[in-house]
Amino acid sequence: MPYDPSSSEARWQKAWAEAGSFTAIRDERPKYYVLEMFPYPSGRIHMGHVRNYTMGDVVARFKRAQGFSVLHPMGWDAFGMPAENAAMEQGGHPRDWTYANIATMRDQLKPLGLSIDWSREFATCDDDYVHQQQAMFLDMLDAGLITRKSAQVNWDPVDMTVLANEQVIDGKGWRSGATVERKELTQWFFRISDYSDELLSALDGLSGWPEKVRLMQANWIGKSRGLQFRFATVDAPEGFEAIEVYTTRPDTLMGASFAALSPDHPLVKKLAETRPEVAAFIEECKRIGTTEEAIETAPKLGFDTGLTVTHPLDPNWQLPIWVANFVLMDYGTGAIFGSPAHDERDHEFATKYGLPIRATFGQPGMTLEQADELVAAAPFVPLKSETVTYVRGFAGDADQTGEAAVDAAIAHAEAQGYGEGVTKFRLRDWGISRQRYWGCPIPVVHCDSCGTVPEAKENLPVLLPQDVSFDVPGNPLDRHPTWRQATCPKCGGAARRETDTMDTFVDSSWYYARFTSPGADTPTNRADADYWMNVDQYIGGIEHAILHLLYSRFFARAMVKTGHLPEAAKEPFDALFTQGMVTHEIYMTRDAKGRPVYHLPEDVTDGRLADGTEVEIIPSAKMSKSKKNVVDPVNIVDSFGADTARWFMLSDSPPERDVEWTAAGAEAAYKFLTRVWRLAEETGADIDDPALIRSAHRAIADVTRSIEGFAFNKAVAKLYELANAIAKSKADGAPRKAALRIMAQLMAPMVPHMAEDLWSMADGQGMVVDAPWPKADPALLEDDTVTLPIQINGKRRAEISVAKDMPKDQIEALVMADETVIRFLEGASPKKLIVVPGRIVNVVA
RNA sequence: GCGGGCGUGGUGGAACGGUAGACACAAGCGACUUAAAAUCGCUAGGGCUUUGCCCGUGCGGGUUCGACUCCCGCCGCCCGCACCA
Repeated sequence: MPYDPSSSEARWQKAWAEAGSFTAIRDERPKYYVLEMFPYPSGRIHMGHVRNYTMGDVVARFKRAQGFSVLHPMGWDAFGMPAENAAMEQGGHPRDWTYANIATMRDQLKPLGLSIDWSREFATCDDDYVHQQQAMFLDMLDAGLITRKSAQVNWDPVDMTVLANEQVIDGKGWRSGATVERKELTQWFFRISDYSDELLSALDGLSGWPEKVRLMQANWIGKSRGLQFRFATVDAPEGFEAIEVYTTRPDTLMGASFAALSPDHPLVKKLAETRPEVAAFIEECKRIGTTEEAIETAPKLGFDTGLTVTHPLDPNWQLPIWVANFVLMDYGTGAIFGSPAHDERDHEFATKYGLPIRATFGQPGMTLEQADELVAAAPFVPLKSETVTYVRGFAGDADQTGEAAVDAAIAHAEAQGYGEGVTKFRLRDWGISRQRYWGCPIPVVHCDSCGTVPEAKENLPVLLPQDVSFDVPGNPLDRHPTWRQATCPKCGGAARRETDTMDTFVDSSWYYARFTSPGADTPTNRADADYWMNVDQYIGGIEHAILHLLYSRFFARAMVKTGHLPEAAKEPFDALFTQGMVTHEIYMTRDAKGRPVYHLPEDVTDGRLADGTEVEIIPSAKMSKSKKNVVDPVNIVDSFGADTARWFMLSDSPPERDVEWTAAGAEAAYKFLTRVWRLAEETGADIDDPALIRSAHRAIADVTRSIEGFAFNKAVAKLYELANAIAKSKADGAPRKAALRIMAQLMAPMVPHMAEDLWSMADGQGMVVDAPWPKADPALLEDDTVTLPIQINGKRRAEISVAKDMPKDQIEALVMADETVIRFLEGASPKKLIVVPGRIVNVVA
């Protein structure tokens, strides 16, 4: 009977489903919650999904075999713009498009044989999920976690919606191509910045997270300690008698040469009202654009207002107030003092506009003159931990580190009363209002007499109207004839519904908690949440290192505060694994005009198209539809079976690195599974082989350790070794089947269908999915004799075979008698003889 | 600019400070076959004066009996953040 995955995989999937093998239940076993980041229902599954979910499945099945009660759910991150875009382009309704995609993708996912508890499946656009998310929104609003305020947003005037920063490309909307405008809008915000310090310091406790992700989050939160103080202004308009300034280098205060304001600073706006040249300068700054590239290459522009401020340490010292395009309104206070001697940017500015450059400190031992000379052509910016000599110091010692000087300066300011030490964060509040239809409605109404009023819980869910069209740009909720009409829950009068919907990151910030009790009529059922949380192992792409994971960490805290999660779940993901991408070569030809034309891998054989045209091969890159370097998992499963796709995904490349999909690699995976199948078929009369059972037990130890360490590629290599050992062994009959059963158990997390077949062919009892994980017998892990390499002066020259527990002095005697050693020593005695038992011998001649 | 990661055969990659290149892909040779495919077996870092020796983990130093691994200094590539005061 040949290996035929097409029939056997479906059969085993049915058997597992009928046995309810993967239904998560609360029982006396220890629990284990493994979760992969849930997919967006774009239409089809791709190889990235296969890799992600295969890895999660290995962990889930492994833990299940080890005796854990495993929760391994699946759902759909179903709200979002692509559904609306599809409705605009092809007609139809986002809801229909989304649910049709979910059905397709579910059908594509199920044949992979994942050990998922499908009874817990939900989509974030389900009425029920919307309902509970809105209930939670009201709780969080009540708990002071949500606020409504005015903010600058990226506004696409064609699509008539707010764009996220990532959706603004070269100053234009990513979809419409229209120039994005800065617009002030009243928006709903989660007060994540209240948790800046907490979210930062708690990173230290996340020992199961990659260091890289923790660092990225720390950078994003961006904590800095500095001094906030006031410049008294001279002749400024009323209400601007002082300007608040923030600096992380207050120790350079005596090197100040100017004050600079952001073009968005209120004082600048005030001046623009009466002075056209100020307004013109603001316009000029805006033209440069908002992209990182533009900002990076933009020249430093300044405008001298003619106003001055008084230096806080010297009432007779006046500094000019400039407007500078590099000062950002949304960091610090939107105002700085320029310290050109010790700041790259300020130095460039001062040089351009002829402002003074005065050193505050110089290299150790320098005089004031030497230090001024040092900074004349280029700024002197040493690490804050380095000791320098202060030549214009005003607090602390003359020779001190920058850190000590900053502390001393803050202390000085606080003692003298002109400023105070302040900790600032880069992290902004999380704006969640989207002028979009296909999202979770924000459950509030606007009442003329009561203002903004939360919807009453008993009126939830606030569901989206179904009778909408997308033939004109903008949010269909705004122009719906009746949907906006609501009753004020407070006064009972007429009110208008909020038409903004929530950012879809809100949906994905708590789905992991909902999986613990997906049918509950509250956001979570506390008994279930208490039992299943936290997620023991979370697996997903590095692209979510900041936003999704940071929002989830905040949301878990908000859910703790509102009673929806236990205190212990405030860090919801105990361990995080970020897997690499699936890549493929790109095949390209050019059309008559020299434009690139891409070709699908299945249309290319040996570097040529079917008509013989040679293609240009571009090195492997992330699979993308536009470059056509995609392989459809459905085709692979159809031709080779799910186990082949799974096995290949786990082979060769370490999980955290990118893996290149190659046709040859997929075929090799298939060949290996076929070979294992044949190994199980060829059995005869009982012949024992003690070496084989040793190999099998070594494989148990190695594979177990590899899976625990997320080194699936090593686990695969060890299974190749075991297969080779079985093939070479003369063992047959029962002894051979014993080894095959171990093989089946070790392979089961990775290629579960093949493992079931192997298990039953080798006379395993029941299904291998129910067999407990094998334990390696320590007695079988070590051979009685070991081969000891002999190094002479650190180079391997010979080896001896000795009993595993041979005493050192006997080994030494054997080594000294070895003919290679004798030849190298040429009669002399060794300077040193190092014996590392069981490892190596080194003779130093 | 700041922060982090990575450099090992033709390729993907192994290697508690202890035999560098496990395992696999691609390649070559052989067996089986009329032939091919499939399968099985063998070879395989480079070099040489081949019982054996020399050189080899991006480059240059260092620590050590012993370094892919640890330390210092370079070079290259990748990722994240960035006029952040």
